Amino acid sequence: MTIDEVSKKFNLTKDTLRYWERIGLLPDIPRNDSGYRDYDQHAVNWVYYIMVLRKAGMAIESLTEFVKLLREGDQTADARKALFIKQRDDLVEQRANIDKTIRYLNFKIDHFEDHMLSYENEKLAYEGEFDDSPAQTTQKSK
Amino acid sequence: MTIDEVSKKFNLTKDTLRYWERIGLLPDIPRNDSGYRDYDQHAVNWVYYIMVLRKAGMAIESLTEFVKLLREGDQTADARKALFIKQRDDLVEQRANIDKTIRYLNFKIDHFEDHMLSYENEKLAYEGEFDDSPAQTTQKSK
DNA sequence: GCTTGCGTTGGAGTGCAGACCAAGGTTTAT
DNA sequence: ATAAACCTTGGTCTGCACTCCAACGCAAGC
Repeated sequence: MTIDEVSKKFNLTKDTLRYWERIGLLPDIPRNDSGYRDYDQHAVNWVYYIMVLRKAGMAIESLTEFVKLLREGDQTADARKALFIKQRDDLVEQRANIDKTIRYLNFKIDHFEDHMLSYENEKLAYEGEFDDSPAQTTQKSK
Repeated sequence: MTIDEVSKKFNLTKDTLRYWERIGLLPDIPRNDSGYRDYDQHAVNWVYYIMVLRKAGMAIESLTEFVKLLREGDQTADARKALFIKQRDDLVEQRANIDKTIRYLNFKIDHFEDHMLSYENEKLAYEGEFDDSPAQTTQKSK
């Protein structure tokens, strides 16, 4: 497939495809006699694969790391699997954060009238619910 | 509280706090006689609030919009509530995407050996599972 | 009262993730 | 065989979200 076909298939710009390839997010794409990119099935799958993971918020860094390992061959299989597991775990954590925020927003939507009156509720509404709740620093009175 | 205290409390840089204020992510922070920022409870809650929503992936645009509406007063209450609802719905959608990716990663982790052998499985593993699956474009054979 | 270390603003710089452009080669259609 | 529509690379530009100065004011400790 040409770059144009791939870009249309996945609704990505050609620039994005070239960019991804340049920074190592994709393996080297095969070229035809004129030096034009000619995506084979392997390459097309990679594009889709990257697209999905990017869309799910996976860090580009992890993806390049993964592609790098893949290039290094079979002996990196364990490292790659570990990377997947880490990514999965990260996403699970991310989902938990989103869950908390959804609950918080639901609370605010339900109590919208109250909310208008007291900002102090902001914090109370999710304190103890959100992982990154600010450390209870010794709080100078002034 | 001083900017330093707030930045330590929330683990944000002072620059970030000033930046957020500058672009309208935070309401105007009260100043003391020397022009120093002196965060009151209201302001501190806002910082926390923005921090949480940002961390949950909420678009900055929506947050500035919200602060803008809040400045305009009580008559914008409906618009603000609508914004919350939209944000909640966005997050629900985002969570669904993450769920799909988690399932996909779990599949890949479970079938890691297979995966090493056939890239074609990439696509099969989640086609029909991911919303943005590529349109089945009429695919020129070459 | 002077140094040290805070704070202020305005402006410039950084890194990411592309988007855009120019100069040139290739393919297709007439 | 010439135009139109592709492709290539290399480079520059943009917008976001900070991040880091520079130049100055204020405040606390000695």
